[in-house]
Amino acid sequence: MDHTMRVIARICYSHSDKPMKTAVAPRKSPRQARSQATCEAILDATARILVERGYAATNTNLVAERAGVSVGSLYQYFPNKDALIAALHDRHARQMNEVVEREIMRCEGLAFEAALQAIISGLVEAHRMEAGLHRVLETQLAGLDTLDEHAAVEARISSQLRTLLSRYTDEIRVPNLDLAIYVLMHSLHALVHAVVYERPSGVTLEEATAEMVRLTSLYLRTPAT
Amino acid sequence: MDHTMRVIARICYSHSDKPMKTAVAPRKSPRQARSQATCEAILDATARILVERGYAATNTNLVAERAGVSVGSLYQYFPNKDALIAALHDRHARQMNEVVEREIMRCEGLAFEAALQAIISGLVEAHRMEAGLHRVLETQLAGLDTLDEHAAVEARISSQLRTLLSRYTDEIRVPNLDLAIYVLMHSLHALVHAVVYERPSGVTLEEATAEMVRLTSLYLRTPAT
Amino acid sequence: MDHTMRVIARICYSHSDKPMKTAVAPRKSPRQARSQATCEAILDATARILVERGYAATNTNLVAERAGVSVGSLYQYFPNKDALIAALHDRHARQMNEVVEREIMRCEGLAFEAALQAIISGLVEAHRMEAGLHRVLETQLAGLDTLDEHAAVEARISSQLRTLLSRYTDEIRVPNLDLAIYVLMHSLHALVHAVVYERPSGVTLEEATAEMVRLTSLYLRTPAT
Amino acid sequence: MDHTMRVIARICYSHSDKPMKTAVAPRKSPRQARSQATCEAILDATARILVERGYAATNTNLVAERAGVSVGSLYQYFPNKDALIAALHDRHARQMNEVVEREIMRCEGLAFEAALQAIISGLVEAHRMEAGLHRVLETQLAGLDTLDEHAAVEARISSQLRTLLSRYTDEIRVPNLDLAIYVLMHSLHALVHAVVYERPSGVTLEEATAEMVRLTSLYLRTPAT
DNA sequence: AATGAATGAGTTTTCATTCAT
DNA sequence: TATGAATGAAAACTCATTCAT
Repeated sequence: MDHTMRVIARICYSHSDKPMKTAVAPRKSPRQARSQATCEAILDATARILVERGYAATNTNLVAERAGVSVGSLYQYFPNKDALIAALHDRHARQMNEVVEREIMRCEGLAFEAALQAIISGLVEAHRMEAGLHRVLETQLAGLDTLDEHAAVEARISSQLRTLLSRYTDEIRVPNLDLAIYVLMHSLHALVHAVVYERPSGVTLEEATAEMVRLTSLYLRTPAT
Repeated sequence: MDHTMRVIARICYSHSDKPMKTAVAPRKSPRQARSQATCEAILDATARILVERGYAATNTNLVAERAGVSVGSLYQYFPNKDALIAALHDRHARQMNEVVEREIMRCEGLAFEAALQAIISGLVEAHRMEAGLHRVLETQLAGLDTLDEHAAVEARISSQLRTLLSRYTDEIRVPNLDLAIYVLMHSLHALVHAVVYERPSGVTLEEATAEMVRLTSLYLRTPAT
Repeated sequence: MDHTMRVIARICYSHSDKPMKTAVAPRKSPRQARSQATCEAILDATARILVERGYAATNTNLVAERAGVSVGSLYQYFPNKDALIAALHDRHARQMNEVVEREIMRCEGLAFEAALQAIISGLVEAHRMEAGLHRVLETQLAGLDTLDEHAAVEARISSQLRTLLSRYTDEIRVPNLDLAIYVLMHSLHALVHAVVYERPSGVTLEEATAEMVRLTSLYLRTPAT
Repeated sequence: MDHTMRVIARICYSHSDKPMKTAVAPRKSPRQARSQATCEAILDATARILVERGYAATNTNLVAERAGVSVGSLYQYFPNKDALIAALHDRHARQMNEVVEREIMRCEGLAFEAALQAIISGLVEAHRMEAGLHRVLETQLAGLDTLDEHAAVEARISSQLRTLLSRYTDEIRVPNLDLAIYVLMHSLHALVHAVVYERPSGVTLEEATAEMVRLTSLYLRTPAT
């Protein structure tokens, strides 16, 4: 997989396993209702605490307490603290993926500018869902061991985006498409974050989105001199 | 201070106190030479360990040992662990600031494109200086309590950049300069990081820098339609 | 019961209850076939894990899983972990007892030396049966609460051995028979273990057994000077 | 090293490092008085608890408390629980070694029987020093990782004993000396333990020792028929 | 009876910080 | 001032045991 492409995934900071598992399954067991709920409760509590207090101050005892279960139970579902965080990563990534994919689907047939508008709005929406959590996951957990997991999802997203852009080859005039995608992924990722997490008071969400579209459109359409 | 502006500082991820104090002064005593050296040695050790082992594995006892002083001494210079990290933040920010400011100085009289090239190269160079440290500081220590300190330096940098751009008002055609600066700061910050810390194999530093210049130039020069 | 005699039992390191109960009975219910099998399965699993991983790493959940039953079931058969271990002790002791007793039976009518040879070979065989388990039970579980249980079985074995030796009073010249039995029990116990569990490379099982017979015979036959 | 020989060491169940280190040194530090005392206090507490409650119930918090230090201190001297136990092993082995070696020294020039008497008494004395501790160390801690450490000391002791016996080649008539040493080591080890730790009421220490001498002497002096 | 999810006290270990020397 | 041994609160993780289904 091309590194240039891989980086596209960063836009959603998605982590998850190859065929998009439906959930981080507890050790074994077939059709538990209680279990699934407990598992979710633990992840919810983890997310809440992570947002409130940051990674360093997030400890498994507290998570269990907030989730309304015992530490023992927590460790029945997640073999250790890192696995807990990783599972949260996964769940969050899956949720964002769904939003983004749905948005890309809906772009079918739109004009270039409109498609850009749609996808960028989609990204903004996806980030607004669980803004705080996304922030913490990204800033404080960069170096866990996510690098491997990343690769797989990145492949999905990057190919989707490349597909999206390939619908509009007539309008795109960049000298080097791979390089352009690499540049855009990083720019947009940062901008979406900025817009969602620390938009200055004088700027509306719409203005900011429009400006991102302008930047992207300009960059892709203008031929090199 | 305008939030839009403030954000410019993010480019260098600079942290430091209002009037750029020369150093985080040890508790009292004014004129010791030993102290200054000890203080630096401690910060150096902190930086080294932070890079080698990450924040979680960085502890004060280890820092003291590596710095060749006793823990007791460490606590004579820095009241607690957070202050130690903050001081390292400061020192690093100051160093980057110097590089950036020097670069901006040297742009005087250059043509627009050349000036952009110079400043972007300067940013890249600044980030290459202590890449590993910068990375750790940014990814693992985002949410300490830096937010306040940020503000001050940000003011300096953002005003400098605004000054820089104001030399070229003839060439700049953006509808909203504040918004444009906001957008550029975030884009460039992300791109500089990407280029320095995870450039894909097929892309040279020069290509990437040139592409950033192209993006910036395009964005600033093209009037809205 | 004489302590001197009691100690004879150590030869087989046997533990079990007074009148040789047939099994540690599950809490209630008399005539289930399933139960008996389950009970055995649990003991088998316990033995296997004990040998593979040692006492410290042997836990009831794992035992249940390996036995193919639920923890709940395990606790239906054994009120707690110690009871489980004790039951295994018992079963193992009973099995070794059977081997030893059978061997003693078969000695009837043999000449002294031949009888010694037979009984010592019998002990070696008994220890070879479940060598690993025997080892763990002896080394890692010495001080549970076995001391009491010991007494009873010891009585049986020691009296049997005394009976055996009493067939050959003509040949035995020891000044103090009780003391001699005490000495032999400990010597032979240690030697059988050594021979079975850590025989040096240059020594065959036959040689070692012959040497034990020589030692025993010498010791019992030579009158004090 | 010959396995037959190696086994001689079992008599004292000695563990320790190659050149008989003077003490399990704390992490570094040169001339601490407080430290050495603390270290000893911790080992003493460990020994006491080990004897009172067995290995399973010995935990580091309790050890620290009984030693009158904090858990932190304990971990400053011993990196983990196993190291603590190992250090106790070492200290104990060293102490026993000293007793045994001293005794062997004193045998110089004695007649065979008298020498046997002396060395066996020495072993008994060595075991009486810290009987309870020796018992626990041997029975409950067989499988830690002592096997390696054993080898070294074993070499010392076994060679000493072989030297001792070699003084009396005229009197020794065994067909295979290595085998005989192997047999004697195990027998005596077990007997010394028995005599020290569970001597039956009717037997005095002197009687038992005399009987061990008789056994040994008989065994070594009688030629094979 | 059987099940296995849930419990939580208990264990090991870490590390920021203090303070006697 | 410098030192570094000592501290102990806090965190990660285990496992014997219970109990609702």
